[in-house]
Amino acid sequence: MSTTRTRFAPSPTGYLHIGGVRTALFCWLFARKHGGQFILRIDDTDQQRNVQEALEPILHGLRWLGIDWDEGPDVGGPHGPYYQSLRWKWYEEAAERLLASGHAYRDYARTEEVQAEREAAQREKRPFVASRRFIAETDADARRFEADGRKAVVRLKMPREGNLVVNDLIRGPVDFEWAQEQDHVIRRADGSCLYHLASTVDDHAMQITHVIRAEEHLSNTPRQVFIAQALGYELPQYAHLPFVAEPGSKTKLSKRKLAKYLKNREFAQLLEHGRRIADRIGVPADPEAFNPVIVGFYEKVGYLPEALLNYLALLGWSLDERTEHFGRDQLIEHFSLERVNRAPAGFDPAKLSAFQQWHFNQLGTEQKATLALPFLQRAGLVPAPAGGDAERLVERVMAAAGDRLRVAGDIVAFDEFFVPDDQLLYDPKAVDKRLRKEGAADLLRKYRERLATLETFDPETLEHDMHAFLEAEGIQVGQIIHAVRVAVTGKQAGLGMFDALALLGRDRALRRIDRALVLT
RNA sequence: GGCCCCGUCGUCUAGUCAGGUCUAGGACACAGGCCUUUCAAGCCUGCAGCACGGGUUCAAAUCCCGUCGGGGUCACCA
Repeated sequence: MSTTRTRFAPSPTGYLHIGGVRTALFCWLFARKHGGQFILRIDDTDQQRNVQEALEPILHGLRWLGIDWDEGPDVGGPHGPYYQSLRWKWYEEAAERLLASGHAYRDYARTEEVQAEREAAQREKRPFVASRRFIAETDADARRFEADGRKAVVRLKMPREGNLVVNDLIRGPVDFEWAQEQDHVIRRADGSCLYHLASTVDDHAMQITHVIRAEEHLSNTPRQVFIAQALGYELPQYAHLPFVAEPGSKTKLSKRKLAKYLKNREFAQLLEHGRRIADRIGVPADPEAFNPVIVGFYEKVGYLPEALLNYLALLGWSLDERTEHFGRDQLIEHFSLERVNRAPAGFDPAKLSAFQQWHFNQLGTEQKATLALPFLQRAGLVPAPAGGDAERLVERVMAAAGDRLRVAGDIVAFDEFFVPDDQLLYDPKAVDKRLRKEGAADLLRKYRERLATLETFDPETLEHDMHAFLEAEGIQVGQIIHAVRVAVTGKQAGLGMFDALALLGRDRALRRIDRALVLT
C-alpha cells in the first residue's frame, strides 16, 4: 500500500468550528501516526466571493493548534490546485466519462417535476429514487426537450439491484441496498459540478488513501463508491467519525444555536468567563466571532492550543482506562482509528476547562507570564513594549497567583497590581463589609503606622510582623487582614495578603491604605 | 416515512471483537469535610450508570432476537 494520505476539506465559511476541527485533528493524527501526509483542500464549489477572507480564520485556527498540512493552500503541492473552484476541468471530464460509459445520463426533468414525484412518493410512503422519464436517449430527444425550454442536469444511473458493503474502519461493515439510492445529480444545468463528484474525483487525484470524515457522510458513501468504481478508481478506506454533539444532547453541535446552549450552566459559564476577559482587552463579543463553538474564541481569551487539542482528541477517542493528558507527540504516537468511539460525544465545557487548567499549570511561572503579558497590554495595564520592570512585575504576580489562573487572559482579574494607586477602584460591597465594620478603621490606622516603619517588605517579614501586631492588639488575624486586603486591592478576594503587600511595596501600600481610610 | 448509525454514572469514557478476574474502573461536574487571611488550588469522603424485554449459557454490560429511545441522511448544499 502506498503512503497514508488523509485530507480535510473545509468550505470557506469564515470560522473554524469545534466539530470541524475535531475531524481535522483525527485526519491529521492518523496521517502523522502512519508517517503519511495530511492534505488541506478547499471545498469552494459553491461560494465564489471572498474565499480568501473566509478561509483565513480556518487556516489560522489550524495553525494555532499546530495542525500542519503537507499540501494545500499556501504550501502548494504536486496535486494542486487545492481549491475545488479551480479544478472544474477534472470534474467536467469525469462527468463526460460517466455519461459515455452509461453510468450517468442527461435528465431533462424540471426541478418542479422531480419535486412533485418526490412528494408523491413520500405521500405513498415509498422511497423515491429516480424519475428517468426525461432521459434523452438520442440527440433528437435532446433537441426536442431543449426546444421545450428544458435544460439537462447529469444524474448518476444507480444500480437497481444488489448491495454494497462499506467496510468502515470505525463502524465495521455497513450494508446498503443499491435500489435505495437515488439517481443523484452530479452536474447542474449550468454545467457546474457538485460536491460528491468533485470530492470523489479529487480524493482520487490527490491519492487519498483514507477518507476520514464526520458521520453525516456515511449515507453519502454509496454514491461516491459508485462514482469511483465507474471511473475505475481504487477505493479509499472509509472511516466515519461520530458527531461532536451539543452539551447534554446527542444532536450535532451547531454555531447557530448559541442561545440554546446558554441554557446549559457550564456552557454559559464558559462564555461568561471569556466575555469578562474580552471586555477588558477590547475584543468584540459578538456571537458571530466570539462563541465557544468556534476555535477562535479560545485563542482570544488565552487558552492553550495543546489543552484544546488534548480535550478534542478525547472527544471520541481514548487510549485506555486511565490516561487523559496527552501532548501533541503522544497523541500522534498513540492514536488509532480502532479506538475511536462509535457514539456521538457531547461537548463538555467544564471538562475542557479542566484540561485547560491542567495544561496551564504545567507551565512555569516565566512561561505563564510571557503568555499573560499581551493581555495586560491590550487591557492598557502595561505599556507596549513592556520594559524590564513591568515584565518582572508580571512574573512576580504570576508566581504569587499560583494556580489561580485558568487561562492566560485571567491575568486581567489581577489589575490591582498594575493600576496607579489613585486609580484603584474599590468594590463598594467590600468596603461596606470590611472597612466600615466597627473598629476596622482604627485597627487599619494602627497597622498602617507599623507598616510605615517596617524595614524589609517581603512576605515573610510582613507575616512575622503581623503576628506581632496581633499579639500587641490581642486580636485574631481575621479582624484585621480583610480590611487590609480591601484597602490595598479594593477587592475581597485575591492573592495571599502578604504576597499582595510585598508586590505593591511599602509606598504604594501606604498610599492605598490612606485612600481607603478616607472611605471609612 | 424509507435507508443508515448509535445506546455503560449528569458528561467524557474503560470494559463488548476473544462471556467469568465487573457486587462495572477512571476523569470532569456535583455534594460534604479537611486545610486556610480571602479566592483558587490541594487532600479525603460521598452521590451516581450497563435503555427495556426475551433467549443462549453453569455464567451476559459482553453473544442472539425483538422492542424502545436518540441521531444522521434522503437538494441542481457541502
